[in-house]
Amino acid sequence: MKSITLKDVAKKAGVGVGTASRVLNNQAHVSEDKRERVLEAIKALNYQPDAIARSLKTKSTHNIGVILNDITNPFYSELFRGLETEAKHSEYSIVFLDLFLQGDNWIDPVLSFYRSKVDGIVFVGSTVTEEILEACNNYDLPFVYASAALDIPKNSVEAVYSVDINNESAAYDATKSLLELGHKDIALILGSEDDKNSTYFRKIGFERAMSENGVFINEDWVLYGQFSFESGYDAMKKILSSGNIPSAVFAISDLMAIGAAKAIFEAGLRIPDDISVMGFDGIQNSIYFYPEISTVKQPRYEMGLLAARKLVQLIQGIEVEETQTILEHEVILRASIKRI
Amino acid sequence: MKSITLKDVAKKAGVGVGTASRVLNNQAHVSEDKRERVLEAIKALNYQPDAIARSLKTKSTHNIGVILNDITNPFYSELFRGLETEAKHSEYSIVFLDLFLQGDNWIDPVLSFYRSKVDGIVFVGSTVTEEILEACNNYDLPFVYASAALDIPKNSVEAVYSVDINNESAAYDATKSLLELGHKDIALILGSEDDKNSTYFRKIGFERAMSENGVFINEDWVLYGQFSFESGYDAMKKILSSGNIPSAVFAISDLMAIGAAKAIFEAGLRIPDDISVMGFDGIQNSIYFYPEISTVKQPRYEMGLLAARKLVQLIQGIEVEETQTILEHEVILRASIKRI
DNA sequence: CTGTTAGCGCCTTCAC
DNA sequence: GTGAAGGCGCTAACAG
Repeated sequence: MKSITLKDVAKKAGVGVGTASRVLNNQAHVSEDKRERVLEAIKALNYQPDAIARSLKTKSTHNIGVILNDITNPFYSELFRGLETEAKHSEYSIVFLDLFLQGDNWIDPVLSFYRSKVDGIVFVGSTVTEEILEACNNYDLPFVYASAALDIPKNSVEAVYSVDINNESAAYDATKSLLELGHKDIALILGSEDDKNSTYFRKIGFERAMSENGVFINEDWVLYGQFSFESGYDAMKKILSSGNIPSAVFAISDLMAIGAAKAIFEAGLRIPDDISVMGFDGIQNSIYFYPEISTVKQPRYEMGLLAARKLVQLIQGIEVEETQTILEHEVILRASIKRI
Repeated sequence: MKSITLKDVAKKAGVGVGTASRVLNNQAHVSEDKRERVLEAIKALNYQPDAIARSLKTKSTHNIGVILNDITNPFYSELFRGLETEAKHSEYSIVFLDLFLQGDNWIDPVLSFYRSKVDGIVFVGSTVTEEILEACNNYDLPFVYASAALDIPKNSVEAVYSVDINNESAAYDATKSLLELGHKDIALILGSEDDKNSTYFRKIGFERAMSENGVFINEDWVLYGQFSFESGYDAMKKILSSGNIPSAVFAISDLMAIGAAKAIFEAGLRIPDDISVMGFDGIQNSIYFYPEISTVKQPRYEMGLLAARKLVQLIQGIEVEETQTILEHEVILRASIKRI
């Protein structure tokens, strides 16, 4: 079935392709009657403009690339929804790439996106390195980071567009809530040790809250995980096997908190009677658990939304109000925590 | 920065663009020395072929469209991983569209994909209607269904490529496990009433197992939900408030099973001591819960993988061995179930 | 206002 | 084996 082109439309409407193109793109300088005739022809022929040909000419595909590490992680899938919503709203399609396929290599995807001609990229949850910066600049690809860290020289930082929360103060607030409820023996389960963003800043926030309140940090109770359920479970096991048990655990991801909770139950202890549990992220899973897990909610959806919006603005050359946006977090206390 | 083209490469190598194109596409009829010179030039100039221009000529973008209802649903995100893996393997990019943005309209996306010129579409978890069939044929878009139902005339069915499990026998097996463990008072929480696939067939499987074993089905204990956590919770509440309680609940999604479990706990009952719980899907969440929820595992990853593979074969005109593929399910008994 | 024309970068005959 | 030339469908610049 031969596809119909603008030329066909023009012929049918009895005008030149130029005119047809003009009405198609809603441009001025077309007489009313011709415009109508073209519109009619378009409808009659059920004409669909060829995006490829248009792209070739305009150098823009109206596709944006999104890359993140594991869509299976609820935190990311919920953030992704925000991205989708805004993309759709601005009439961009999303080309999706999951990093779990590349073994944490964030450079190849840039090349891959460049080849498939996306108009820009959103990086979710990675660390911004100079390499990436360079690659994107090289290929002239605008990009935005969401929920990400900056591991680049200070002077380049301000040039990188991003959306995130203030991890330090979020962890500070969560810890403070625990302290205010009378907890002093608090265990901390972190992400991976070389994570320069979440883990690094949340640890600092935790420490600040503790020291400001003159509470001692038991280093045996500070463990590193991988943000995953399993790692939370393992970390908690280790803590419990150490003999003396904390009155509360703060895990910096809900998945780890849930893993920890399971380990607590398996040890025959109760939540929150014996140990209180605090998570981080605010994903749905935290209320799926029984008892519901307390958490620090990140505005994931909004994060995705804003990241996409910024990218679209960058692509379209619209001025972006804010280079780095910090969104509000919220400590949510639920049944998993008791007052001492 | 001006992008470099094949012409530049040809000039640098001292050959015609035709020859350059030939070596680029690994075609024969090029002398060895010229081939090498072109290759050198490509490397020296760091030439990257322009996918758009190529697409315009070849009428193929190497993009495949994937559409599903809610990537936030763990079942789909895990299935999606399989799709990604195979797509990447075959060097296709994934253009992603989430139905929650369109309010369960499965037709617009087809048009949207047609416009953005994908080479084919994978539909995940929907119902195949004649409308969709027609739209895809109209636009000459090959497509494959994963985890989907067929709501079309019997004679068209065999022409639709799909990957799924046998829902009837999966539910039958799950129910039978429950029966074998001595349960007779079994409640059933289904998906939505107009779901022609999972809900319909799993209900039949449940009924067959019950009647084959001469066990009475209490219709007050057969409720419809939406596959979601909340709907499982609500359904269980209703069951519990009816006065007499079942010895087991079978929910046809893990999320509903977890919601039901929560309602059970809130009512002051224990799992599995008072009520046993069986889910369906085999998503990670089922082991995140305490106690771990028994389930019927669907090979989600493989489902995605095979669906993508079939689509690629269709696109490339390779013969597809099987039109409809039925994958194996597996009943997994865990702590949420006790023997009576 | 409007029709014609020249490419966008690539692939593919087509003669040589 | 190889270079030149003609489009793919569209937009934009250029004469009218």
